[in-house]
Amino acid sequence: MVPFGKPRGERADAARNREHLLATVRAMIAEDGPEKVTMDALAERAGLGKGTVFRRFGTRAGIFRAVLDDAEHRFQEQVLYGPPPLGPGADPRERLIAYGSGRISLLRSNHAVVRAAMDRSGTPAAAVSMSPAHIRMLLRQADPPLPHSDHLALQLAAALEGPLMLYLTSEEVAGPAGESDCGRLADSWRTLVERLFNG
Amino acid sequence: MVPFGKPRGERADAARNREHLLATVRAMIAEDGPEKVTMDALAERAGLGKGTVFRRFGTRAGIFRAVLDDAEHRFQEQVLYGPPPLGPGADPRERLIAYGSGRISLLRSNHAVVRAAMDRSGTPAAAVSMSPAHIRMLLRQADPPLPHSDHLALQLAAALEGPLMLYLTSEEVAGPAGESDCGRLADSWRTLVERLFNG
DNA sequence: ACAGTAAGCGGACTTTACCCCGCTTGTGCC
DNA sequence: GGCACAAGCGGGGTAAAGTCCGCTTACTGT
Repeated sequence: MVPFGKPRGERADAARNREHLLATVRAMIAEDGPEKVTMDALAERAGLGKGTVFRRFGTRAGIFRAVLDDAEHRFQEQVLYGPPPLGPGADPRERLIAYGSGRISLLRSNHAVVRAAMDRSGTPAAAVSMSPAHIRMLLRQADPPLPHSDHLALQLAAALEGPLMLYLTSEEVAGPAGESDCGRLADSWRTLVERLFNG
Repeated sequence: MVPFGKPRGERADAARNREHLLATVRAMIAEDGPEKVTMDALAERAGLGKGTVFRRFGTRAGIFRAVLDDAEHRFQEQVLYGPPPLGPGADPRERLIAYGSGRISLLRSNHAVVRAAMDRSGTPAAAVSMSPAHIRMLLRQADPPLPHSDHLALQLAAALEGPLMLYLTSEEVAGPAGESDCGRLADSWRTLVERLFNG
C-alpha cells in the first residue's frame, strides 16, 4: 500500500485564516478598489504575517481569483443545473446566447477585480474562466456540430471576454455609460452566434 | 500667435540612445528571452542610466511595444497599401480572412514579446494593435454593412488575438506543435468570418 | 561664436511582490 | 493525555519597476 493514505486536508487554523483574509480583502476592495490592495497592507490589517498571505494565495493575482471564485461558482451552477435558456434544456444556440450575456454582465460587475486577477502574465486568464470548455461543449451539441469546434471555442471565448479584458479600459466599463456598452456587446454577441449557427 | 511655434523634435543624442537601447534589448531577447530582460540589466549593458531607459520607453512593457513596432508597421503597410487579398482591392470578406491569418502568424512569431508587451494592466493591449479599427472598417464596407459594427469589431479583434494572448500559454504556441495549432486557428477564423458575412 | 533654455541624463531612493527558513501549533495515533 | 511530525506561521531579506531631482548638453536665435 502506498504511504499516502490521506491527503490530509487543510488545517482548521489555515481555513480560518483564509476566510479572514478573504473578508479583509473584500473590505479593502470595497473601500479603495483592488489596485490599492498591497500584500503588506492586507497582512497587517488582517493581523497576520505576509508569509501567511502568500502561502494561502500564492500570488497577488491569486487573491483576486479567490475573491472571484464565489460569483464564478454561482454562475457556473446556473449554467450547469439552472433553468433554461442558461441551464440545460434549451437548444445549444439559445444557451450560448444566454451564456454570453450572463458572462458579460458577470465580468462587468466585477471588472476591476477581474483585471486585477489577471495581472502578471504567469497564469493566462483561462484559469478564471470556464468559458472555453462550456462553449466547446455547446458547439459540439449543435446539429450539425460546428467544424473546428476546439479552436472556434477558444475564439468565441475570446470574443466574449476579450473586449472587457483587452480592449476596454476601466473607465469605459464602469459608470452608467458602460452599462449600455455592455448591452450592445451582448447584442452583437447574439448576432455573432446566430449567424454562426445559421451558416 | 500662440507661443508654440514648433514642437521641437527629439534631440539627436536622445534618438541615438533610443536606437542603441533597442538594439541592446533585441540582443538580450535573442539570448535569454524577454522575461529575462530587466531594466537595470538593460541600462547597464547599454552603458546608460536607468532613468534614461524609463524616459525613453515609459515602462517595461513600453520597451517591448517599441520592439514590436517595426514588424507591426510593416504589416500595417501591407494591409493598407499592399496587394490583395490583404491590401485594398479584394472584397471585405476576403480581406478580413486574409487579415486574420496574417495577424495570427505575426502574433505567433512574436509571441513572447507580445506577451511581455502587455504586462501590467495599465495599457490595454489595444495599443499594440490596430485590429479593432481595421476590422470595423471592413465590417462597414460589407454589403450590406453588418449591424453593431463597433462592438462586433471589438469582439472579432478579440477572437483573433485573444486565443494567443489570453488562452494559449507560451509552450502551447512555441515549438512545431504550435504551428499547426495556429493553422487551425486560421481555419476556424475563416469559418467564423464566412458565416458572419453569409448570415 | 555665444548665451539662454529646455530636453536629456544618471543613479540613489522608494515601493511592492515574492522568497526563505527557523519557530510554533494543530492533528492523528497510541 | 502525550508524542511525533507535517502543516502553518512570521517577518526580515531580495529583486525589480518606477520616481525624483540636481547636473549636463544639444539646439536656437542673435
